[in-house]
Amino acid sequence: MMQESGTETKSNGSAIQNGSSGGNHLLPCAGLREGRSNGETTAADAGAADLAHVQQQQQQQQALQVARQLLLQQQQQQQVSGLKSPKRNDKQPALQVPVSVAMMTPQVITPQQMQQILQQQVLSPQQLQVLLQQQQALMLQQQLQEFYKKQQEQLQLQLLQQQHAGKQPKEQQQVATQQLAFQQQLLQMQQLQQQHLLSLQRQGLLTIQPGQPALPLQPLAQGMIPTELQQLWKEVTSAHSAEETAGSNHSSLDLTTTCVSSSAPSKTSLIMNPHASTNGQLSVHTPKRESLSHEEHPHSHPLYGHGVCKWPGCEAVCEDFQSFLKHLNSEHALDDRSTAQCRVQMQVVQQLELQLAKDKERLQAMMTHLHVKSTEPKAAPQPLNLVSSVTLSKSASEASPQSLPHTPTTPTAPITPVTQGPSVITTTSMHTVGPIRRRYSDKYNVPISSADIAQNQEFYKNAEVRPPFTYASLIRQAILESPEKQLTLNEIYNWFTRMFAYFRRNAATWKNAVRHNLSLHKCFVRVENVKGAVWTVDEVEFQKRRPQKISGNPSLIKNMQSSHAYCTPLNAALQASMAENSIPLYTTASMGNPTLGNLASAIREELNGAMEHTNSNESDSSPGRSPMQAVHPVHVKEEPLDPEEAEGPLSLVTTANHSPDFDHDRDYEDEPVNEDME
DNA sequence: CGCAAACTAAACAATG
DNA sequence: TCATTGTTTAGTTTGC
Repeated sequence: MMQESGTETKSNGSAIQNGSSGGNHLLPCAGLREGRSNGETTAADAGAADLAHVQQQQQQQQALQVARQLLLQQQQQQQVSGLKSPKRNDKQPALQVPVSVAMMTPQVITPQQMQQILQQQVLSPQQLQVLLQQQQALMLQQQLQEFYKKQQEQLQLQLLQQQHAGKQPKEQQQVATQQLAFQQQLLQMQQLQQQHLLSLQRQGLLTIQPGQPALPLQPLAQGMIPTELQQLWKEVTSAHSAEETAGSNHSSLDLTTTCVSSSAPSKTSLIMNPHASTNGQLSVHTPKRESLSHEEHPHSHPLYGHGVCKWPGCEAVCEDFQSFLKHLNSEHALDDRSTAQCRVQMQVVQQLELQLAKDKERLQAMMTHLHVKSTEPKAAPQPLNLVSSVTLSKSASEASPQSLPHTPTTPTAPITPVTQGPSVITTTSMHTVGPIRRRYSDKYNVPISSADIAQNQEFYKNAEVRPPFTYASLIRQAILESPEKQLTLNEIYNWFTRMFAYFRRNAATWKNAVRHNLSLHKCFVRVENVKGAVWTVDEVEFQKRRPQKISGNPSLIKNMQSSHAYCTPLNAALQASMAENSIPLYTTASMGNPTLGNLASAIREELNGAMEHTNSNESDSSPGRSPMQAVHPVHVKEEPLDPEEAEGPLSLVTTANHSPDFDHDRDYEDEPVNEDME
C-alpha cells in the first residue's frame, strides 16, 4: 500500500509505527517549557523570583528617567534633522518618531515612539514596562483633565444660563441632579484610578516625580478607567457629529503642544476619529503601514490597501479611495461597534507590548544575573575565555546584521534600529521546538533567536511574523503538544493557524510545506489510526536530524556537559557557560550595543544548538553515542527544571496553555495574499 | 566553492 | 468531479 511503503521508506527500519514512539525518547527536560508563559513562578525558583523582583524594583526606579532621556535624545536628533511634525513619521523606520517637547516631564508617548523604543531595544524590560504603565496613566489623566474641564464648563454654562433665565426650576433641578450624579461618578472613578495608580506605585511601576506640575492628581481628574472614559467621552460629545467631534475635541485636547495628535490619539482619536491616521494596528510590527499619513498621502490609508478596507474584520472591497472613504464613514463611523473594535485592536497591541516587556524583562534579568552591566562601556576581561571566540562573535554578527557603529559609552542611546518584529522576542526555552529557522533571517528581519513558542505564543498568535523555526520543528511541536502525541494533518494545520498568525495566510504554500516535511523527514511517522492516519514524531530521528552546528567549539559543549548535565537548572548552565566562556567577548565586543539582546540570544542559541544535537535523550540507547552526549538538550530556560516532571514520559509536553478545542474548527483557509505584509 | 538543510513550487496519485 | 492527503522531484536560498 502507499501508506505502508511511505512509512517504511521513511522509518528506515527504526521508526516506531504504533504511535507510542514518544515513550523512551521523550526529551527528559520537557514538560516545563510552558509553565512560565505568564510569568508565574514555581516553588522551585521562588527564590530566584524574589531576587528578580527586588532587582526589578530597583531597576524600575530608573526606568522612567532612562526612557525620558532616551526620548529626549531622540527628540534632539530629530530636531536636528528637521522632523518636527508628529505626522511626519514616514519613510524612516529608524528615526521617524517625533517627540513632543517636554519629554522631561511625563508625556504620553506616541505609538510610533513606543515602536521605536521597542525596535531599538534601548530599554530594559523594566523600563519598557514602566513606560507602558506610565503612558497608560498619563493618557488617562490627560483625557480626564480635558474631559473634566469640558464638563465643568458645560455645567457652569448651563447653570449660568438657567440662573439668568430664572425660570424652569424643573430643568434647574435636573441639571443639579445631573451634576451631582456626574460628580459622584467621577468620584467613583477617581477611586478606581487611585487604586490603579497606587497599585502601580506599589509595584514601582509608576514614579510620580516630585515637582511635576504636569501631573497634578486633581481630585476629579483621576479615577477614570478607559472604558468609562470612552463612555463619558461619547456622552460629552454626543451632541456633535462624529467628524466635528473628532475635530473639536482634538483641538480641545491639545494641551501638550505636539503630543496630542500623536499620543493622545492612541486612545482618544482612535475612539473618536475612525480616520485617525495612527490606528495602532500592530504598530510594533507593521511600522511602514502606520507610517503612512492619511493626510499626506491622500490615496494611501492605513486602513486601505489593495482595494480592500482593512478595518479589522471588514475586508470590504472598495474600488477606489473615494469609495473607501465613503465606506469608512458609513460602515466604520463612530459607534459602539467601531469603538469596540478599536478597543480590541488596542488590546492586541497592548498584549504585544506587554509580551515584549515581559520577555525583555527576562533578558534583562539574565543579563543582570550574568553580571553584564549594560552601563559599562567595557567590562573587565573575564578570567576564562576558553571558548572559541569565533563562534560567539559570529553569532553576534548574525544576530545583529543591521547594527551600526555607535558610541559604546551610550549603551542606551537609540542609535539604530536593530530589528523589528520578532527581534523583541527573547529567546527562551523553545526546547521542544528544536532547530530554529535561520534561512530568512535577513529577509524577514528575523533575528537569530530560538524564541519560545510557549513563552511567546501570544506574540506569534497575534503578530504576522514568521516564526524563526523550521517547519519540521513546528510540526514536531504541534504533535508533541497534543495529548496523544499524534495529530492528523488537518490538526497540524489547525495548530499552525492557531499558534501563528503568520500561517493564517498563504495557506497553500505552508500547507504544502507541511505535507512535504511530513513526508520527507523520517522523524515524522504516519500511523494508521481508527479515525484515519495520524502523524507522530520519532524523537530519535528528529534528534538525528540536527547537524553539528558548533563542531569547532567543543570546549563549550564539554563545559556544558561536564558541569550541568542531566537536567540541572539550565539557566545555571547557561550562566556558567557564559561566565566562563562568553562574557569576555560579550562584554568587550558588544558592550553597550543595543544588540545585546540579540547577542545573548545568539549565544544561547548556540548553546541550544550545541546541546540539542549533541545530546541524545536521557534514556537514549542509540549506538554510537558517547556518554558525554547523553545530556539533556539545553534549551536554555529561565527556570529550573523539575527532575521528576522531566522524567515522566508525558513530560514532554504540558498542555497548560494549549486548549485542544480552542477554535479548533476555526478555519484560516487561504486568505488573499497580502503582499504588503511581506 | 561545495555541501547540506530548509524552503518553495509543482506534479502526481490515492482516497473519500 | 473535487478537495484532501501524501509522495516525490526540482530548483532556490542560506549557512557552514
